[in-house]
Amino acid sequence: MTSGDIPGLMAMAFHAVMDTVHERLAEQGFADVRPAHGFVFQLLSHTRGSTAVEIAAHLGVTKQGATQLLAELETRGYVQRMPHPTDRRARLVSLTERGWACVAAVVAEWRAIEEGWVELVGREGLEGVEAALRVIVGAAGGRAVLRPLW
Amino acid sequence: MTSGDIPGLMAMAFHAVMDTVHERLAEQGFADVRPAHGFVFQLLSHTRGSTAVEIAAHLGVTKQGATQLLAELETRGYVQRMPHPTDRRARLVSLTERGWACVAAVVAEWRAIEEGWVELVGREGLEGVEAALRVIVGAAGGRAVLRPLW
DNA sequence: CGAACAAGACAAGCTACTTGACCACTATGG
DNA sequence: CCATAGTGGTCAAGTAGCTTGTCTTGTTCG
Repeated sequence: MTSGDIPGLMAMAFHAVMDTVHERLAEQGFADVRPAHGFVFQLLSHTRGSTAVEIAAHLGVTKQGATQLLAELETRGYVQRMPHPTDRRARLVSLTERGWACVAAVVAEWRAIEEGWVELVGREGLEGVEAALRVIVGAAGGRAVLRPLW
Repeated sequence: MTSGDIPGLMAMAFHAVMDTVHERLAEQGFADVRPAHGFVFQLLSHTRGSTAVEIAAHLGVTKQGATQLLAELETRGYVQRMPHPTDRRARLVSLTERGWACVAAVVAEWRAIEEGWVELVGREGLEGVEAALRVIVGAAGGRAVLRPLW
């Protein structure tokens, strides 16, 4: 019989990570990013250009909700909206230089935190954790999405 | 160098867990519980009685926010508020039978999900994950709190 | 082509919080 | 004791981040 504690532990660990990341981002001038923005960044950093509807689908919100969020990110200088090359209704959203800098800061911080974990549980131990998580996430399929919960 | 993927993987795995839990709770007649309620339950199931101010502190919201949440949980039959034994200003909040049943359902589901993970990564592998997480959470101290992010 | 459909904007509404003001009770220090 | 500061809770109003609803413009498909 297992303890049943692992989901709670994962949530606590993740919470601690995002707490630290948020603090470090604020120090680097990215104080105005909210949890929901993270998933937009994550998507845009992989696709290099998405429409509002696509972003809405990945965020799990309505297209209006996504549009509002994008408008906010645009005025804050994290994303830019350009006319879509082939569809004149659509606007292609992409990260600005500032947006990319923020993404880089998050990635760097996550890496730094992981390095700290190596000190705690050893490189082998952490590699075991990562491998296990990949299997678990893979098996969960579409349920395991990276949604705004930071 | 580590991948930097582990925090994201933890978030995805946890998201998948809570997605499933929420679905199973709804099937068992607990469709009206929201993420924020979870932490109230978690606290009350360990203290067997807390004040609204204590609950607010653990949730990370204002006392008014906590009070509103508790009023909602009371009308839905998950908690009861009784006069505090020693402080006539205060009210002692505790879980009702229905509240305990909901907590039990979540715990059972987390256990079941973990058992499923044993199939995926082996009992040893999962024990390694749990041990590592306990060390990581322990080292994070006060940052690693179980807050409403489901 | 025309009819159904899709992307986005504009407006209004809702929900889970917040801030602010207040009362009842408790604790503390002359 | 008793005045004063502090704490637990409530009531009321405001706000942020979504929602649903409606519309216009542009696209796709038979």
